[in-house]
Amino acid sequence: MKLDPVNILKEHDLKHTKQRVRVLEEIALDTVAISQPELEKKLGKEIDRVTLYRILNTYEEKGIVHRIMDLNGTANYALCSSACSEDHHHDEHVHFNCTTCGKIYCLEVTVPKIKMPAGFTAKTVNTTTYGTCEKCNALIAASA
Amino acid sequence: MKLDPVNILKEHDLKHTKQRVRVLEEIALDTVAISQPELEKKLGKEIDRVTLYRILNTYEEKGIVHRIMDLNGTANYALCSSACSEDHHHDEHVHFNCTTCGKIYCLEVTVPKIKMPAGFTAKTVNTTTYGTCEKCNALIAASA
DNA sequence: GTAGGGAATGCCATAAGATTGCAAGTGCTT
DNA sequence: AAGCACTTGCAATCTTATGGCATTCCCTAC
Repeated sequence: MKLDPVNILKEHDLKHTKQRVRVLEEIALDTVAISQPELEKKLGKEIDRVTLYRILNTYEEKGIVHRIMDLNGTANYALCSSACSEDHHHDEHVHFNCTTCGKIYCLEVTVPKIKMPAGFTAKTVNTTTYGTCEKCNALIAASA
Repeated sequence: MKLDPVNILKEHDLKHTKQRVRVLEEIALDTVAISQPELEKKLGKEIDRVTLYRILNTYEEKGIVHRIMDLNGTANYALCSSACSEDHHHDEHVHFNCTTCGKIYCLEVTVPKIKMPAGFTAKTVNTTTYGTCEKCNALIAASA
């Protein structure tokens, strides 16, 4: 289970194409999730818009990437941890959406159990919290 | 502080128009959040598409409604509790997005403190959890 | 009660974002 | 090396969102 794009593709029975590798590379560049528009801007000259959509959908279905929606309804993508697979995304996941810079971080913290009302099952507890990230906090502190 | 649409509008210095009242009525019909497409379908013949966008934006800015994004990036709206105001949305809020029927519930449970990594401030802890709601659970149980 | 001013609405056009069908190209297997 | 299936890129289409402007409507002052 490596972070090497070629291995990841093989493990999920996906054909090895240069477009797919490029997309994986871009997403893997940072632990911070990257937004669809950003990906499009970076890869738009190498990869067709539609292909990018399709690749991202495939990756999500296969459990290779997480798709996280930000406050504007824009899709953001981040690599899944190795615990994710096709039929079972990593259950305990906290995303942090900075409301200042817009970046989405995947936090490696345990999610406290939220008490559900009777009848509700939190099958996939996938929580997103909003606030200010460390970089933006530093900037705010500096300018104060 | 009433749930009467006319009062709500007055309290937020908004003109009383029939379109605004209708939108508030629709949203207030259910504790479950209603999606933009649903609203449009229900009100499309009375209210212009563009007007609906503008009204919803206004309501969100004024702190009258919450906007919650579902997994598809679609906006869903629900009435804010009385604790919300223009400059300070209710901080502790848990939304529950049913992955089966798509409905979004506003849960009246307290949000457990999530331990943030150093430097991160969870200014507005606005958590959304995904799973199966009581109705869908009942249906699943019945068909099993 | 009514006249006037400012805001809200509706319609138009336009932009941005997402999806589908199909022909051509590419990777994988034998 | 050849064939097949999958993938890609392009064009067309559709949905969703935004901006400008004339008309209408609400609220206030008189």
